[in-house]
This record gives sequence, structure tokens and C-alpha cells, in this order.
Amino acid sequence: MSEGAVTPAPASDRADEIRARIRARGGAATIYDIAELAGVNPSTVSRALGKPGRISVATAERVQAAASELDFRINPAARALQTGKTGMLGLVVADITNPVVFDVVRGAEHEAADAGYTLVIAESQESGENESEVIERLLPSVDALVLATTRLAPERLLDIAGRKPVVLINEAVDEVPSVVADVETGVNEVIDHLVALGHTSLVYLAGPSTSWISRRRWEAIFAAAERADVAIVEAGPNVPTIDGGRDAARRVLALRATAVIAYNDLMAIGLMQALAAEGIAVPSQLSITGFDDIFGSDLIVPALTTVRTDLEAAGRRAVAMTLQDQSQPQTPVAPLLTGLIVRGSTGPAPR
Amino acid sequence: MSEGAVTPAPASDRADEIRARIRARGGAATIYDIAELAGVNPSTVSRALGKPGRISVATAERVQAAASELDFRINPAARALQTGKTGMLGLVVADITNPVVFDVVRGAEHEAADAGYTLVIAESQESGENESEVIERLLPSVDALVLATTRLAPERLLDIAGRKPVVLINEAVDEVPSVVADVETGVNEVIDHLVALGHTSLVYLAGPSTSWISRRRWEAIFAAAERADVAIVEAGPNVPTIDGGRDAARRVLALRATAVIAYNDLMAIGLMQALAAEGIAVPSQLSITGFDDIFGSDLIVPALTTVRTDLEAAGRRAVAMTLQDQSQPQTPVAPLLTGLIVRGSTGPAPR
DNA sequence: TTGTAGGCGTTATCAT
DNA sequence: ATGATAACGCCTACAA
Repeated sequence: MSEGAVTPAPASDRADEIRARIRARGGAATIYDIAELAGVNPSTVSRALGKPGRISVATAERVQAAASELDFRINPAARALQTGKTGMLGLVVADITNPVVFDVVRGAEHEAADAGYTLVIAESQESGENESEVIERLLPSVDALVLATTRLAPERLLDIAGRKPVVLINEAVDEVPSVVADVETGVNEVIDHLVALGHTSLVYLAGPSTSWISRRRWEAIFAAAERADVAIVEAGPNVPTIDGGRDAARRVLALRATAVIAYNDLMAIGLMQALAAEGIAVPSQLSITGFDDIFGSDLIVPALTTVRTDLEAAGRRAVAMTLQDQSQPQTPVAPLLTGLIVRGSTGPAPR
Repeated sequence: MSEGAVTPAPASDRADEIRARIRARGGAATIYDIAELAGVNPSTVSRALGKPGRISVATAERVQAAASELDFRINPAARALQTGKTGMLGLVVADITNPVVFDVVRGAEHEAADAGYTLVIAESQESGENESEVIERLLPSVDALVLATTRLAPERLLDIAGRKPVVLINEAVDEVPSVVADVETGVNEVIDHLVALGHTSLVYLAGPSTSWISRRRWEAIFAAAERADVAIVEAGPNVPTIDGGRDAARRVLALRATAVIAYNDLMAIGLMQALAAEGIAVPSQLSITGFDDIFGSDLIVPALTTVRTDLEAAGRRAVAMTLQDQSQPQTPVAPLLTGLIVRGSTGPAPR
């Protein structure tokens, strides 16, 4: 038991000793611990772990062994301090519980994870001031920023973009890279769809006046309607929520149109609810369409005809752009496609 | 213009000079820059910014002025390296696009922001292995962790909890703090509601077998049904999604019950869709209820009767617990209330 | 109250 | 291929 016992192998002996020391100081293993266990210099450990090629296979293996022996995890703060890279990406959205951003968040998270980055999500609560603060708080700890639904003024945006790479989603500001869906395709499809159903008088239920994408949709709708030779009018601005759609019902009805293209599905849903309450039948008396194809659009009755955008792809792409070497020429990518999904909320125009 | 021009005030002159130097080295202002501009030692700057009381008012003000003059933001990495505190909190969820987690995320984000922390969100994609990896990656960069829908084994959980503070949501493991909704109240209300409608044969459409909260709900339902003297049977396990609910329809119908309590709203919705496809009327032929009251539950027709949990409060509370001094005695808090929301999917039992 | 002097864990730049 | 050493920006004894 005592004298006669064989001494444990020196290697694991040493490991135990080091482990004890680590525990004693109440921290995690560092490259110094590994260096000691592997019998090399800390800088060699750093290289072995960081740059595969630049070290002899033998030492690399010894280091790897020691590292896993001691359950080593690199200290991100120490690395960040030295390199300036935090390995984190920021995503700022106006409202986390807005179904529209779900898919953006998912796409962004996946792309970030795939690239070995961690995603930090912050909510601006639809307020520009808040958004500014949030961004200031986030900026020092992220390598880049994706703004999904910014309410910031262009100057402010440019200022931020000057400090860290910034990518916008569905928003365009000169000089700031952005991921924007190809509005035209989907819009043309809606208009064609409605015209084919015999509608000759349309309403665009606009979003917030500060929303770049709402204007963009309006322009595309206007052009398509003009081309199709049907009446078109913009009603708004409106709050882009279910309540916003509900509140607009009376104004919409007063326009005596036969079809409404809402800025987004949330508003379309609100509008449909208000219409139902007023006893207006959809689609027999009024056809309704939305944008986004959010969760819930196919749950409502009648199910909503809508222009779908691949928001998950938007999130992925925004993150990918963010990681692109800024000095490299941007590889031009195909625009995000949009397409019409025809469901029950559109039908023949009443006569 | 040249000779006659008044020299700018020395102070701002100095500031410009320092600003130029900062720009030249392509970084942000440091406490050294501030120290220089304010004419004090860097350590004094650190104190002035960090601990209000321990510095003379005059110097504190000079430092503050210099800091905002140079637009100083503290370098989180440098601070973290020294203090071991990163100022970040991790939230791990199984599926970001699951409506159930939205409110948790929002609550957590708000509480974190209020406490001056930044929330990092990671997705485990419903896989325990994945979750483990994600957590390992996250752990070194966060001060604490909230696991919203963990699939991890208790031992693993305990291991993680030993390294950083961990709080669980709707999941209980010995020794690991958690936020759990008070299932009983809501469950008793559903059962009472169904019994009052004349139902005598109920089905619980269970969630995943690994879900602690699904078992918890089942136990409460069983007890309440027993007390009310109505038949109750568990059907499952099932995948807790719309598709999972859809797939269970045939099995549910075969049970010839008159009311189904689904593990969550997603499954209830899927079930309702499948029933509609089969021509089964809800609630006249079959009453359906869910849990969670997610977005969409009041959109579907008939709108879903469901047991609502304040998930946002759960998120807030979990984060708050996370930040609590671990050495302090935990202040016991009132359990999260749940309550029944009666909508159209439940009605009198068919006779 | 303020200055001095390390040190946190890593990477980068020299040497060797 | 590897070792020594100096930063990175902040915090914190300790001294003054």
C-alpha cells in the first residue's frame, strides 16, 4: 500500500499536480499549464493550437494531448485583447417577438455558428434612441453588426459603419452594404394575380414612413399597377403591427377598393380581423394580401395570400457579408428572391 | 488667416492631437489617452470611471469630460481579462424559431439589458450533443447561463453548473436553480373547464419523453382528472411541433375521447389541422386545448383554448437568478402563475 | 486622494 | 521549428 506501491507514471503524475494547481487558483487551464505539461514554451502552445502547419507534428501532438488532458479552453478575452477580434457578431432587431424577425435570427445564428462565431442579439424596441444606445453597448464586443430593422438616420449609420463592418437588411443607405430582397418579382406576381381575378382598384396599406422597404414596396406596386392599368392608392403611414392593420380598416373600406395589399402580414392579419368584426367577407367582398409569409399566415382563416421572402437566407447572407474581407472586392450575389403564395384571402373581384 | 488667427484653446488643441494619434493607430481611446488629456494617472481614470466615491469630485469631472471628449468606450476584453467578468449572459434554446421561446428570449434580453449585461443566444437544434458543444463554446465568454429547453442529462448539467452559474427554465434538476411555472393552477382550470362542459374521457397528447415539463404536465393532469373522476390517458411521446400534432391525429381519434389536452399549442394546432382535413369538427366533435398561448393560437379557427404561462417573466426571472450572488441565500419567489384562456376550440362534449 | 507597478492569458515579433 | 519577450487595455494592491 505504501512503500511497495508502484509510483504512478510520471506524466500523469505531473498532470495531476498541474490540475491541482489550477483548481487551487480557481481558474481554468492556460497555455502556460499546457506548456509545462508538454515541456514546451507557451508561445509554442499558442502556435500549435492556432496555426496547424507551422509546428512539428510531434510537438503539435504533445501539445494537443496536454491540452485535452487539462481540458483547456482558450480565454476569449485574452485573445480578443491581443487580436482585437472578439469572435462575436451583433444582430440588432426592433422587436424580438415580431414573427418577421424569427427567420432572420435563425439564419443569422446558423451562419454565424457555421463560421465559428457567436451571435449576440439585441432589441431596440422600435426606438431609434434605444437602438443607438444598444449599438454603442454592443460595438466594443463584436466584430461586426447586422441591423435587421434599423430606425437610424443615414448619418448615424455611416458613423457606425465607419467603426465596425455593418450590414443592413431590407434597408439601403449609400455606402453601407445591405441585403435587400428583390421586391419586383413578388410584387409583379401579386398585381398579376389580382388583375387576373378582375380587380381594378387596389390599395397599398403602407408601413411606417421611416421604413425604407415600405417605400420600396410601394414604388414597385405603383409601377406594376400602372403597367397593368389598374387604379392604385397608398393609405398610410401605419404602425406595422396587427393593431396597425386593425386601426386602418375603416380608412381602407372608405376607399372602396376591391383588393388591399398590406405592407406586411401582421397588418394584413389585423385588417382581416377588423373586417371580420365588421361583417365584411374576405375574399368575396375584399381581397387581402400581405408580405413576408410569417408564422401564422396560413393559420388564419381564410389563409393569407402573401409575398414570401426568404428571411432566413437574408439573415445568413447578411452575416456572411459581414465576415467578408472588407478590402476584397465584394462578390456580387444574386438578389434574394420573393414569390407569391396564393391562399384563401384573395378571390375574384366582386361585381 | 494664418499669422493673425487666434490659436485654439490649448485644451481642445491637445484633444485634437490625441484624437489624431488614436485614429493613426486605428483603434479606440484608452484610459491612457484620457489620463493624458485629463492630466492624471491611468489608474485614476480607471477609478474615476469605475468607483464613483473614491476620487475627488474635481478630478472625477475632469476625467469624465476627457472621456466623453475622446468618445471613450471601455474595452470589454481588457476588463474581462483582468476581472474574469465578461458582462455577457448566455441563453441556450432548442429552436429559435419556436414561438414558445420568443417571449423567453425577450424577457431575458430585457432583464439582461436592465442589469447592464449583454445577452448571447445560441441554438442547440433539439440535439443534446449539439447543446453540449454550444455550451462549451459559450461558457468561457459568459458570466452565467440560462438553459431554456435543455436536453442534457442531469450529470452533464451538474458539471456545467459547477463551472458557471446556471439557471434552468421549466426543467428541474437537483441542486440546479430553475424557474418553473406553477403547472397545477392552469391544469386544474382546464380540467374543471372540460368537466363542466360534460367531457368524461380525456387524452393528454404528450411531448418528448426527454421533456421534464411534459411529464410534469402529465402528472398534474392525471391528478386533476382522478380528482374529477374522469377518464384520462396519455398518448405519446410526440415531437412537440405542428407536424408532431398532425401525425398524432389518427392515434388520438382511435382513443375515442371527447377532449384532447396537447402538450403545447404547436401540437394542438397541428392536430386541429389534421382533424380539419379529416372532416372532424372542433369543438363539436372533439375539444382541443394547448399550453403556452403562443402567437398564432388566437389566429387559428377555432381559436385555441390554452393554458397561458408568462414566458417573458420566466426569461426575466431566470436571468435575474443568474445574477444573484450565489453565496447569498436565495430569496424564495412566488411561482410563475399559469391560467386558462378559454377560446373557441373547446365546447360541450358530444352526446 | 492619487501615483507606481505589476499581472490577467494570448499573440506577435524577434531571436536562436 | 522553437524560445524569449513585449505588448494588448484594464484593474488593483501597495506606496506615497
